[in-house]
Amino acid sequence: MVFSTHDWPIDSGVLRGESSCATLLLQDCILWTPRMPRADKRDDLIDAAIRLFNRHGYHATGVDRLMEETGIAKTTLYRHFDSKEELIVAALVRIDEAARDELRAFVEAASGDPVARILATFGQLDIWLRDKEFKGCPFVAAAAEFGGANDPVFQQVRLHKRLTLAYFEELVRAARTPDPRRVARQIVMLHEGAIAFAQVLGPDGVADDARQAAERLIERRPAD
Amino acid sequence: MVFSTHDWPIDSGVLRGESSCATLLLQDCILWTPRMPRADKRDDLIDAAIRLFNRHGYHATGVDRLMEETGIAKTTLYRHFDSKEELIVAALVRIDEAARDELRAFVEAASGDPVARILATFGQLDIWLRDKEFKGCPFVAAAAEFGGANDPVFQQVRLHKRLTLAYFEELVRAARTPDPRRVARQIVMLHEGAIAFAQVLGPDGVADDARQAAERLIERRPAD
DNA sequence: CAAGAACGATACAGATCGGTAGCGAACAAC
DNA sequence: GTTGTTCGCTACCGATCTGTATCGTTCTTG
Repeated sequence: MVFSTHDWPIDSGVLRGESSCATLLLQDCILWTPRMPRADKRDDLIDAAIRLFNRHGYHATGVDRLMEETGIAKTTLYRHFDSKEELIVAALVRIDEAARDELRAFVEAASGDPVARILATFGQLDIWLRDKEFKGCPFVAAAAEFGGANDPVFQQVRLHKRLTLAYFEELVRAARTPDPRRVARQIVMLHEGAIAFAQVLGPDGVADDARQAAERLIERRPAD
Repeated sequence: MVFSTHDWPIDSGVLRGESSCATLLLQDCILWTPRMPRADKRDDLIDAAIRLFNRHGYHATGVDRLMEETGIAKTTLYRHFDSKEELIVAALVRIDEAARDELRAFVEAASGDPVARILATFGQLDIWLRDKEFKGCPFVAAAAEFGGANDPVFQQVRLHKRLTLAYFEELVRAARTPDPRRVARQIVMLHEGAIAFAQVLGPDGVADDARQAAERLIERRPAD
């Protein structure tokens, strides 16, 4: 390890197939200076790792494939990361931050109505599910490929899910819904379920169905 | 390939950590006859494959690990299956049949009330989520590790999800719920979401929350 | 300009990957 | 009992895996 953690810029849209800001800057600057500062290498590696891991899985993606994709030497990779596992964790950290930032941005852009803010999350979900690079939840895939509860990869997955769940609980509490913890868990389940569903059967109507289901869970019933 | 497909006995409980009938018979008969008929070898291979693929993932499980686990020689494996991919597909086929049979059995055992039959599926889900060998949906994991829509593994995954969805739609139609196709999709999403949720955050209360959410989706509203 | 860090290229290590060849032993069916 | 098949065992193939060693070059910084 060379750099302290969390010194890279947060990049939204990583989950979708967009090239990151760092990559775009690289494209502009490559004529200005043939050698770029060190942080960009690490950024490029993580970006390519996210793309390839998402496309082919974690074990199926060898470091050699990463070299071909980025043009970065293998020695450089292992100067930034002690192991492939560390790169995987770094990729998950970036995806976590990007996904939660984007979710937050989508919610903030929605109307002030707390219920509408919750339902807006399914709008972001719909965009993601329809992305051509979408291939299921990278965290669920990582949890499936990596084992025990002590595994660093699995711990990062759990952290992401806990943070996401906490955010949804915050949204549900703002809507003054009864039993907010349970409803938040149910809405997260709808998100996860929609992701798995779309991964196998395609994205059409999936986010809409999930949103309508969430609407039913939030709405007040006369019995209450 | 030596045997025609679908000539092995359907084994319920494969998703849970139970040893299969074939394995138990082997334990008893090994003193009676040192050489067992051929179908058992294939059964044992598929059973061990299901166990190991579920535990460590598909790419991470090498055929050598399968040999250690079963004591079967590698040549025997490749006499039954042309490739590892074919073994993976065979494993998915068996899981599919076992899971859908078990689901059906759970529903039949429930009361005749169509709504209660739907909610009974979450009882089976709860048992599975609490199993010590539970590690997420093997089909979602396979879809994540194997790529394109033309991949045989992915096609088997899609077939399973389609059949499962069709069965749920059948259950929902029996309940005379409005918009049965959508409700069936939503209930399947709740199942998938509960699986992913429990995979990362643990099984406690997950199936209950999902069932309660399904209840809300099924119940008639005064507005309708 | 000089010192030090980062990088690329190559080559390699040791292990494991999926898959095959050849052989003898143990079974099944006739 | 003979014939044909299935099995286990061993050894092997070429490819790929993660990770390292070495060295010359290039950028950055002072």
